[in-house]
Amino acid sequence: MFPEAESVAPAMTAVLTTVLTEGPLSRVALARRLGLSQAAVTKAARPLIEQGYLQELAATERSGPGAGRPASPLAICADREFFVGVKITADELIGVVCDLGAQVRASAHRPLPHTDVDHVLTELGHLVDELLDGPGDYRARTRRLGLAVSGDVDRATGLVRYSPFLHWHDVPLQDLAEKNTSLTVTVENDVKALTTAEHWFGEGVGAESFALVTVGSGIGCGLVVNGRLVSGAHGVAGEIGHVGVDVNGPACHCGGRGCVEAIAGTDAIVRAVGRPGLTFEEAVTLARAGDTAVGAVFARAGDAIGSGIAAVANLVGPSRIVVSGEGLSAYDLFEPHIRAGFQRQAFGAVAQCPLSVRPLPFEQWARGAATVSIQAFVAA
Amino acid sequence: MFPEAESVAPAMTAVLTTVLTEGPLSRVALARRLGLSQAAVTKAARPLIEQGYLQELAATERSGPGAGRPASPLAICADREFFVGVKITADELIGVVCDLGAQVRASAHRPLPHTDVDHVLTELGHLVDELLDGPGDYRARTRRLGLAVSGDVDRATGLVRYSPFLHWHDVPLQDLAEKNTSLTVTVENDVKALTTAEHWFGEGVGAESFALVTVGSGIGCGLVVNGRLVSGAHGVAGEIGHVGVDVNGPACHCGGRGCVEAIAGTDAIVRAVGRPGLTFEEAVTLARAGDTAVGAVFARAGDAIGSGIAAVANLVGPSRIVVSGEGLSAYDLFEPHIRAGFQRQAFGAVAQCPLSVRPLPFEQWARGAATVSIQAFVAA
DNA sequence: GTCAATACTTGACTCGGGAAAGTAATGGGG
DNA sequence: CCCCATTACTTTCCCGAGTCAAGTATTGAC
Repeated sequence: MFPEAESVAPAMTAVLTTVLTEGPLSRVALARRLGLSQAAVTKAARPLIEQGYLQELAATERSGPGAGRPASPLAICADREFFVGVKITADELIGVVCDLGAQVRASAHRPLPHTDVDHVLTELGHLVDELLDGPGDYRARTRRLGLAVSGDVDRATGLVRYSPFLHWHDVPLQDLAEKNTSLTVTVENDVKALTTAEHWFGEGVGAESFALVTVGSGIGCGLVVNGRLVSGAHGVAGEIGHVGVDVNGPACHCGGRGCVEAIAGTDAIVRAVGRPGLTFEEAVTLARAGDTAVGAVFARAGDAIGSGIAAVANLVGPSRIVVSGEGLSAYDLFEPHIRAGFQRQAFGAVAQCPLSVRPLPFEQWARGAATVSIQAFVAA
Repeated sequence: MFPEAESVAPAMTAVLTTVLTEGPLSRVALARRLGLSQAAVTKAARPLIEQGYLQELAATERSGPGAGRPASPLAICADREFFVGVKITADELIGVVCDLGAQVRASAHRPLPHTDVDHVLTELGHLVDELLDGPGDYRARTRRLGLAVSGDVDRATGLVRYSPFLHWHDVPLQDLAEKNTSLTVTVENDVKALTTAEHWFGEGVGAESFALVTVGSGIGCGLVVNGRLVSGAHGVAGEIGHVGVDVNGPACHCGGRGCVEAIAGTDAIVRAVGRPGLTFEEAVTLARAGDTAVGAVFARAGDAIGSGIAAVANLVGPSRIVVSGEGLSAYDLFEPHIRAGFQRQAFGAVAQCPLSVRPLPFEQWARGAATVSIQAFVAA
């Protein structure tokens, strides 16, 4: 959290994290929330205020019976520090500058003609410079960069073990990017980064367990269980796209059969429509225009996604689920069938789990990357 | 851990837990394993030795280059304290006495003509008396009882929210049993209890994430993720039995379609065989005798289970999976198809996840209950 | 103005754990 | 055989996070 300090009192991290994610809170409320004494919160908050991370808000409305000294809630000074987040896709870099409260303050992107590591690093450098030296003068108050990459990523070491889309194997992205940008870099899998963002700053706030499902050419899932992100022992987790929901379904490129992705991925949908040369967007248009055959393909796809989500819900029992992602441009076509498939396969009380179906703009992926660097900052 | 103490130094719990689950370890090894200083381990171990929970073993083989003082490993005094575990099924109580090391020292059972709460408590009292006052003289060194019940159980309060098999709603089982037995009681869901036992004392030892699948009339799953048991926000988790693996499969009593349980539960198998009056055991005999039609039913069932397990593995990426349970009396018929279904649907590196298929005797469920009370004891 | 109620601060204390130096027990080299 | 390096454990002293209890601050109700 502070450039010099080795490690920081747990209470300070806890206070900062809670104010960050759960908004302005009085010291008393924080103490109750964190199971600490009021004294401990006072002591933890003081240095945070002195260093400009927290501020004391004017007393607002009263809480209880109406008597007593009003609380002075602690709020984040969002301007105290800025964070860059960049999502690296196969053909583009998407970058944002976020403040400490994870609000997007600036964004930019650069095309990526190819995914050579060196080339990506060069372009990344340009993108970061563009973001930090553009209007807003963020450079002076920015020390961290978060990168989101699809594939198998070790966040602890910043190593990209394997990224099929980028054709990368064992790229020490954190080290390389730190040399290239002179920022402290954190690297995370893209879906996990997005999940983190929703967990800290979105619909997952306060949820002990939480799932985020992304629908697109691939179908992915980020999971938070017992308050912690699920990483998977083999570097693999959240592969909802390869949960089999139909033993007699189409073969999947992964070797499985009837995988959600083999039924509901954009490519799979195009294939299932079976009209040569037709693009996904054209299929969407046809379905919206009332083409029943194409509509049935979308119905089956939505149902498969719903089934897959129910599998997640039955297994880990999250308290909230958010469905999102690129492919949800067509989300009006999917949503009712996602919900129907989910309701049918959700067991018992799981069916009551709130399910938000909501497209997230692409920029959100970059915000996820920034969020991961905010986490790294707070925990440091 | 100690009758008087309110809470105990974290290091003491950590040391005791680690020795309990990972066997005799020297103080140095414990310090490394737990990230503590050697001094801290020495201090934590002393009272544990004084109170008879740990003992110092004679130095055995050397580790490193061959010089230096030999280590004196710390081991559990398994006889220091005993624990009763009882699994409550719809027609029987199965009880065991375990030592501190979770070894079964005595066992007994009582039929349960009906599942009235009062009746169950009376029988439970008799069973506990039989176990503690029988040979072995465990009574004096036994203070805790663990109960395992199927259904929705709140371990923290010992409330059985809903148990379909027992027809119980909101039974404060912990309170009732404590009055009845004058032991400190812990209540847990049966599958979670069994999972806990495997996690602390079985194949799941040392695994950060771990799954246990039980196959029988129902099909259940216990999950450990990031070292912690998954409980589910709605009191539901691990419902692998209701993961849908075949959209065109048979309807399930839960309202879903093609649920694993609707294909591979014992009732479902009997139904799929479709010969009036035939029992599950008879179906097993037929299949073993080479009846291809019946064999195909078992093959389909095993495949469905394997698919369901792959769903678990793809989603949470456990480092080990154990398949077990009552129905696995027929496990020779299931196993190859479980493995085949798993391998087909497991994504990427997940397919390398070690999968043990292994019948656990019924007594193990009671041992699971005892394990939960050992955990409660250690954490106290 | 007093009183109760609530929020926050202060200072003394407790206690868990770390650092470093000391003791114990071994094998190997002179 | 005696040192010495090596490893295991113990002791002492200290620090610092967090609690407790008492005190201050700020409000509304009477």
